[in-house]
Amino acid sequence: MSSFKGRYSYSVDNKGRLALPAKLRKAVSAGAEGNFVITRGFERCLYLYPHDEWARLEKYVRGLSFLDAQQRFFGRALFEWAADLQLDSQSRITIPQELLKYAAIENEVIVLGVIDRIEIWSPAVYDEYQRNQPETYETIAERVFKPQG
Amino acid sequence: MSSFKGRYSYSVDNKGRLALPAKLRKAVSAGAEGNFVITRGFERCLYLYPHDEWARLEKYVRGLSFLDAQQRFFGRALFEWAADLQLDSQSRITIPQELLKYAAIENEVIVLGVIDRIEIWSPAVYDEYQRNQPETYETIAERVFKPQG
DNA sequence: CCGAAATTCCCCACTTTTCCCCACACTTCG
DNA sequence: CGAAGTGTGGGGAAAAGTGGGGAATTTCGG
Repeated sequence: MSSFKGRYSYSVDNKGRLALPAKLRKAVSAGAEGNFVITRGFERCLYLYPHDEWARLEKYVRGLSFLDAQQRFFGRALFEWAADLQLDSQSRITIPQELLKYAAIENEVIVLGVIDRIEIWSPAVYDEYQRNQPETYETIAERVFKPQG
Repeated sequence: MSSFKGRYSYSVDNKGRLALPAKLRKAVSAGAEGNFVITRGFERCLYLYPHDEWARLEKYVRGLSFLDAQQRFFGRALFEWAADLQLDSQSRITIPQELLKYAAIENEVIVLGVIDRIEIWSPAVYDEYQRNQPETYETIAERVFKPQG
């Protein structure tokens, strides 16, 4: 089971590539190295899941009935934005254009390790999010910045 | 076991041919490469199943109660319009005319990977489908992204 | 039963995108 | 102070996406 923590400022080049922080890379559980799934997250950020963590979601969705209209919509909405990613030889991921656009990411990004996932933010969006949600930020920070949790 | 994800914008040429996105092609499980079944889906889209997933579906439909009206409808819609397809040497499928007509597909299509199947939509139909949904991506994602979801 | 028209299928060609490799500056650590 | 590892950028080969021509097969009228 992977466990991510920390905040990092990184840049995305004009090909949409982002180097994964070394500390996060090393926190990926054995057996899922190099294989990730990226998708839309809440509050206009992106979620990056190591492959084993994503498998948990997929197993759940597979169990849904496709005779139910709402559950069909559910599966489509979830998987429409998901993409498999592998690290290249420089330990980078290439983020799909639609997702960069959704998250309003231009060049600079904030990368957060949040328990079982990695979040990728536009600095401007994250700034605004923090201003509007001070309590939530404190809660998150408490969990993330615990000494060697 | 195949696992499809992602959204792709592709074109159908005037011969009814559609190139299958490479990422979806690679997600087809070993043993079912190149063999598909296409049929009518719900909400005026088309379902494309790799051969192994179709076999699973067929087994599932066999177990359905024929006393239930919705399940009878489902079985008929699925099998009445089903057709075997093979990839040509350029990794394309040729979609039967009556299915193109059913899905109101002209030239451009949206291809969705939804777990065990591939969906093919007219962009206009998919647009309207999304607009008519009461739920948003956020409310849906809330249910699955929770730890131990 | 035969031949012309239409359809299907296979192959080839072009354009664009993706991916892989190399290069280099800066940081960290011994 | 040097070496190994990290963060950033770009160029070129390979693959993916798209379109069209022509041979083989089928269809249908005569």
